[in-house]
Amino acid sequence: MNERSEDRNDFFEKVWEVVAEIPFGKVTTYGHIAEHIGVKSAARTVGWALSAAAGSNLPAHRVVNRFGALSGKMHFSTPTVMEERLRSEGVAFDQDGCVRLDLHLWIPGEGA
DNA sequence: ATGTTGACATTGA
DNA sequence: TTCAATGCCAACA
Repeated sequence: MNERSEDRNDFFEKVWEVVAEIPFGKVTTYGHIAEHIGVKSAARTVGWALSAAAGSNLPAHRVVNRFGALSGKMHFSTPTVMEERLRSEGVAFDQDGCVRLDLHLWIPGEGA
């Protein structure tokens, strides 16, 4: 019943599910999440799902864009909580303030 | 109801 | 190489 409705909700649900699977001290990108979900081209919508998850228990701070930049830091309680939190997890940052994806990039399904 | 924006990514010119 | 346009899904005005 209302399978369509579930589908709509399913997108967010999948995003949350993947984000919740991100291991400590690791980060992933919107594209990888979207790709794992099945809607590879919907990386933007993933960001929307995270905005909805900003008030959830999901480690949305572990999700960054393809450049490793903390694009959504401004959506947190404070624009500094994201970087501080990642640093607190042992995540290394680049001189540009971007996360070292080369060191902490985690892909959904890889760590499962 | 329609159009625009939004925490992005990819491809084309 | 760099710039611009497009695609995706959902929420907001």
